[in-house]
Amino acid sequence: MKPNSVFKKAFNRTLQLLDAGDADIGAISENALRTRIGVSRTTVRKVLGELQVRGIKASGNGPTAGRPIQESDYFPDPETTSKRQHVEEQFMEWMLRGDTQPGTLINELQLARQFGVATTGVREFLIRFSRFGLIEKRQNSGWLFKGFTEEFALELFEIRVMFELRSAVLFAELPDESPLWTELAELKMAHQQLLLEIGRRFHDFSRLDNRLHRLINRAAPNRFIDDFYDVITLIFHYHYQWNKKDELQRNEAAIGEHLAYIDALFSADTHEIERTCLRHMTSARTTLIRSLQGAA
Amino acid sequence: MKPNSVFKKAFNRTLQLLDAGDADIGAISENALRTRIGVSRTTVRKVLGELQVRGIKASGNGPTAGRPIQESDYFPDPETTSKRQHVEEQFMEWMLRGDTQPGTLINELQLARQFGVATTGVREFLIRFSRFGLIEKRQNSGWLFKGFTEEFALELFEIRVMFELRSAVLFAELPDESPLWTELAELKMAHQQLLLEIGRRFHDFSRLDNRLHRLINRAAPNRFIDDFYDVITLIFHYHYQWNKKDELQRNEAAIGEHLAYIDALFSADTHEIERTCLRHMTSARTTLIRSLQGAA
DNA sequence: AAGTTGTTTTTTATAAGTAATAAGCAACCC
DNA sequence: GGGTTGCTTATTACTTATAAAAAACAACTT
Repeated sequence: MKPNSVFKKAFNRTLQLLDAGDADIGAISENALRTRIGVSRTTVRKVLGELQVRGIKASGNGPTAGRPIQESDYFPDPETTSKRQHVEEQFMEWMLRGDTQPGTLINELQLARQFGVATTGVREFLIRFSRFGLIEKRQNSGWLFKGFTEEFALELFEIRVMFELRSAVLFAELPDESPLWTELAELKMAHQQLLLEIGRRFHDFSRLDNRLHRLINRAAPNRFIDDFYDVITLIFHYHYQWNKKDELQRNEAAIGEHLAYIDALFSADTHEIERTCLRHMTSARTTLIRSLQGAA
Repeated sequence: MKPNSVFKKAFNRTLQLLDAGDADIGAISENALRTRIGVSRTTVRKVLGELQVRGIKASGNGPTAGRPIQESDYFPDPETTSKRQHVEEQFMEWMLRGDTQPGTLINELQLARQFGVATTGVREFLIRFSRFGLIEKRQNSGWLFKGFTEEFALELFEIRVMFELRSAVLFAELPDESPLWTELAELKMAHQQLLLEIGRRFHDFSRLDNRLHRLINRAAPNRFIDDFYDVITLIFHYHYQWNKKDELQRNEAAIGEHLAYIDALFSADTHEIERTCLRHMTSARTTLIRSLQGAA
């Protein structure tokens, strides 16, 4: 049986739009709302039906009848995530926070019970996750957890450096009129802004980090590099979510490195690009490895 | 329900061993046979039980009773492959031979019916296959086939060249006493041998190709590079299995390139390594692209 | 005591089934 | 005739179920 998390999420999203007084949600067509929320019309209709059942006023202005939205109308967050996402979160927690040792055998059935899902869900997750290089399938048996180790970090960064240098050099070769330069300029300003407010907004850095590296990769898209960046994103997302030590200082330093790197890109000086890029990569690697050791 | 393909394959394998007069299969312990065939003891016992039921003579020499093996004792090949492998083969055929167009939406249900398996099997395969960069998941909907196109080949080879150059240079830096040098020497001889018999054995080349590139990667193992090589292996395996045009000439030329590349590795001359490596990569890329165009 | 086989328990590979969601069709509207 | 909504059909995201295979246990044998 399929859960109705898509509907619940769409419903919450619609309430948000109404709450924000955003246009006449209740008056626009089903199709318009559909593109707005990003679900099928079937689901939109279900949302609209539910609004009506609950007697919620669906139009910002105009004489539409109905009561205003209450906080309790929103579905609780956990009900709006798919099983798939749920498994991902649980697994990452199990792996990174529980002190799961390298060499541990992963048991699908056991994890399924632990996470409260059917085995298929765990299986599919593990297959998807296997490309991150942390687990390995044993024929007709479970999976082997290879460990979130220093070795892993070193192999990861070896590739990351290759890819990043390649993309950075290609970025610098972009013609002056490429819109990516404008985006880079905007990103630079965002960095400077964040540096000013670093005291209270330091955890916003990881979003900037992601944006910068993905922007650079867009100079010459390659699906394998994109995929690899997904690995990095996921690893960092979960790892740093639970590893907050020295976050402010780390991020402040990293912003500085980014700014130097960005300036080097603008200068189009290959040598300088390599230098600043490597400096940033090296410090990112050191940070990750240190935090791995700290956890062990 | 789980199919018993593991048992059938193990049974066939045991018959082979018996047929080859290979030791006293019937006399050795269950555990010894187990490691020999690479299945659990449970399966070994099932095999032994079946031998007995059929009254097959399980011991090469000695007074053990029973009849000799007949050709008909072997299970037919298709029954010895797992569903998973079956789906892979069918899908690759569907994708590469049927003229599946870029942009086609993949329908799990339809493929499952077509391949004669449950949807789960197709789903799991597609998840596994998605890391090859040829398909992409659409949220709550099917998969998009991006096409086995020239663009794909170019992106694939861009990465392949990066990885290969990196590994080749590291290989050359191996200490003289590394056993990998011996393996390389053996591989060189195998190439020379094949060149002599190229007329009748030209399709043996792909195995040598695989061995060479995997050997070079072993100089400095990196799990992400290994994984990437799996992509290449699979793609080439299926693609060239059905694309035999000019195979002899292609392979003969490639052997020559390999030999030059191997000699360059022995010389440890970085510049020469890069030259020969690039020459081989470039011609491999050209071959792939030409054959893609030929198929379209 | 380490190796062997018989037996029981656990886990995997697969199929079948179902509510939720998406996609398609038809009638309507202006 | 493009955009709307009501209705139907197809497909996905799951759950439950089960034989095969692996793993664990226990008794026996040198």
